[in-house]
Amino acid sequence: MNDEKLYQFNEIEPKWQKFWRDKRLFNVDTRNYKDKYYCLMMFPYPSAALHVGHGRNYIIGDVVARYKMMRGFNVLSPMGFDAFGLPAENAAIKGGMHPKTSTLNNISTMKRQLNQWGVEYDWDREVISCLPDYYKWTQWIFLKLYEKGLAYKKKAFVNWCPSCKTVLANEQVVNGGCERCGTEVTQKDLEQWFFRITHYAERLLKDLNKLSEWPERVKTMQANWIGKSEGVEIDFEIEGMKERLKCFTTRIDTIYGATFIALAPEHVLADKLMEGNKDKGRLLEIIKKMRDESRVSRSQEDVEKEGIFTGRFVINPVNGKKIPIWIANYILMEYGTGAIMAVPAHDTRDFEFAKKYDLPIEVVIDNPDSPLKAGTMKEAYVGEGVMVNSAQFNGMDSKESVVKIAEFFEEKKFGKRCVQYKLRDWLISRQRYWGAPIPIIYCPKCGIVGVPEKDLPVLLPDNVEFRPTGESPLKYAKDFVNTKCPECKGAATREIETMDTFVDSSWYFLRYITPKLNDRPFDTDLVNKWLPVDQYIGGIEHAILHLLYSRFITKFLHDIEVIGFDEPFRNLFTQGMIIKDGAKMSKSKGNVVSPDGLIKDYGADTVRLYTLFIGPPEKDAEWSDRGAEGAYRFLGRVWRLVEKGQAAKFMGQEKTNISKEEEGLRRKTHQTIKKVTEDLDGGFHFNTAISSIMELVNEVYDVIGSSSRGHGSADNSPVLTEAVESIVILLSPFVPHIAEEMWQRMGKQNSIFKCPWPSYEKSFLLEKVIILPVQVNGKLRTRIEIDAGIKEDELKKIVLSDPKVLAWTKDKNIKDFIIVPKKLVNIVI
RNA sequence: GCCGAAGUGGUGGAAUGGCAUACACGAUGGUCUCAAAAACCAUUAAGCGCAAGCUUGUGUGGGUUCGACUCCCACCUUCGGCACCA
Repeated sequence: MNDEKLYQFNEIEPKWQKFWRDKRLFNVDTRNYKDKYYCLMMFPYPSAALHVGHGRNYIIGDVVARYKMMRGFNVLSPMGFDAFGLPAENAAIKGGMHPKTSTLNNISTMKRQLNQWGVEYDWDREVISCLPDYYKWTQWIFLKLYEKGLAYKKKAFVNWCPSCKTVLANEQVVNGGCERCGTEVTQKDLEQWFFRITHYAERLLKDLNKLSEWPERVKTMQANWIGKSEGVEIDFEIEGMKERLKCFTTRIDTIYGATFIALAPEHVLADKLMEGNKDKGRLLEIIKKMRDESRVSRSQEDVEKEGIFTGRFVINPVNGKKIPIWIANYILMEYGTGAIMAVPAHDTRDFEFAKKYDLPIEVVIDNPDSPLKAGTMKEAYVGEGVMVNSAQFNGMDSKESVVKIAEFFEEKKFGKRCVQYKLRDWLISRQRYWGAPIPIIYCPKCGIVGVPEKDLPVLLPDNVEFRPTGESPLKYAKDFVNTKCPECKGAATREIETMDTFVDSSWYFLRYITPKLNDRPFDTDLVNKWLPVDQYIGGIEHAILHLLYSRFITKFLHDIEVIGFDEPFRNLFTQGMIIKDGAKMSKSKGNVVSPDGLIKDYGADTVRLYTLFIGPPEKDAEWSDRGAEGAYRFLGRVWRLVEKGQAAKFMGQEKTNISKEEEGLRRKTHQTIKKVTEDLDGGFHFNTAISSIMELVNEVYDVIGSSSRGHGSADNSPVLTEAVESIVILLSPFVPHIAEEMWQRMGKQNSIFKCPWPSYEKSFLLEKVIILPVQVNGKLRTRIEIDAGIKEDELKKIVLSDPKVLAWTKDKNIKDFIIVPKKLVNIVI
């Protein structure tokens, strides 16, 4: 990098950053909600330093906010910090600072970085989730859920990360490992707090349809995660026992082919079924082994199917046949009823199991394309077909029989239709220090008591030793633990566990509207005016976690009537990652690109422009420092255009007639305004918007270049003025500092962001003479210059008399002559 | 295995039925300079040709169409999500 700069970005950028802040350009009075536009970026965890990959999120958001501002919206763009969490605590354990200190330090570093990017927010609304004025209301939400029976405590096998020494929600287990550190997750039998998100499963699924402006893949991922299945719960009679056995199936059409029943090893009836069995002792031993093994390895693939016969049978209600009951390791207790009817002929897993243990296979749905024979089947036939061996349903289409047999079951009271979801309740307690305390008190007399609202917040004590013991460190903070029961005033103890940080982040977008309120979490009326969020921007990694939790909490707050909407984010944009050397940027890989050096060498506007130009923002993109230099060169080119032209020189006089060249430039200017506007309104097509501005800049240079060679006089031309002004305005959301500087140098008074976005004139877009491609049999052969308004028969005459066309068409029979108006012609011979 | 996204020059990408490779990066040659940097100009998909030009070309194979990167069918590869969910 040479010392000579293409322009003085190091002076320009801080100057305008200060100017925008002094003018309070991004500060909003939320009481004024006319033409409101709520633009929100996912608030970050305060880590030590940001890299250019993080920058993409904030830069995109800043472009949207500035653009909407210029379109006349009252834009709210706030920022905050998701400040509770493990990394700060882990650092403290290693002997560093208190998590609170390091977190607040990191926040100020991040704010400095955001500032130097020229990314502006309404900082008066800053929300920091680890501060008591915020987590007081996180606790309040917990208590509301508790009041409604939607927060509850239960003993259960839960996911445990041995490295983080805490439990994890199902959503936080990725490929059997901890979402944060990757350590293989084990199971622990613990009493834990859950939020009853399953209560909202149907609405969370159904309302995805309302989210027309969300990326399809995010909605698909959520729908798969919720995992709805409709089927029938069959109520089986167990031979010789008064207990009944319930099995859930989505394939009731295969009921006549059920040849065994399989139970999860954890099933409540598993032990009881063995009673009276000679082999009881040995069998119970095997079941116990299955339970232990399956819990550890169930997340791993290709576990060999194992099972044992219990000696008992159920009666198939449709035909009275006895069906043996097995216990099998491939049945999950958590899903359905923990028991299935197994149909080996039509289910891959049951087929595998039946083959291993030599259980009968009975075909009840025939493949219309190639008839099935139970004895020779190599794999289960899972498709649709014609019903066979199914009594009165024979000959029926299997799809139709799903409905018919379900109706038959309900009529005969053999079972009932029901719906199952894969979604499980959200485990929210954590055995770690740096989180919001769960506002619960245990009283020996009154039991579990919620902390009264007037006693909130339950403050997280500062002086705590962070021993990673697997139990919350708060256990050793005696002053914290020992308290009085709010009901009987007797001695009592506090809940020592803290909340999952995803609880903190599931409602922060509501707090920004009235961030300073201390008697309520937010002002209902104003929140109802400003939300749902008009544009939410963040990473795809939150497709399920944060976005599902936020939707759940929003629906809950809607149901208790403290907000009037039940979906938080109207538009969602998920940006792609920035990759370096083929991998995600990370310290351990040593491929982190820091913005600091780049900003020092080229300025923030260059980093912004390149980040936006690198490719479609929803896709991953490979970072190249060379590419960033190209963006810098472009800004230099624009700068010289304004400076060399002495800016004011472009403020030309009205001219009555303009040259052909100027007319072309004017057309290009208006086409560019159209293109950029459509690219920003129709999606986030920053890369193509920028390239079209580059084209306009190139054209201006062409026009200036040719006029200086004496071919015309574009200097002092209003057309040129318009072109240059348009370039500056169209660029301003992307590169705000240089645009603001050029704007002022062009003699403008107000901030460029107070200036209305330009509009284009339709009549200027049209060309009088066009160059029309001519194809022969679909192959391009020549181009002909014609008048735009030419009539079809005249065009045909011109085309067919063209010598190049004649070379291809002579001696040939012309079958067809296709004219696509103003686009092309195709001659078929 | 299931669901989803994608596959275009040396590279990032553009074009969603009508001129494939816009815009940029890189490369090569040139102008300016004592020199360098910057800037500017030219060339840059492949093959054939002195040239005009011709042929081929958007993962593979088919199809629809006057015309296909774009639509349909089958397949291959890569990435992401889910995964013994009954």
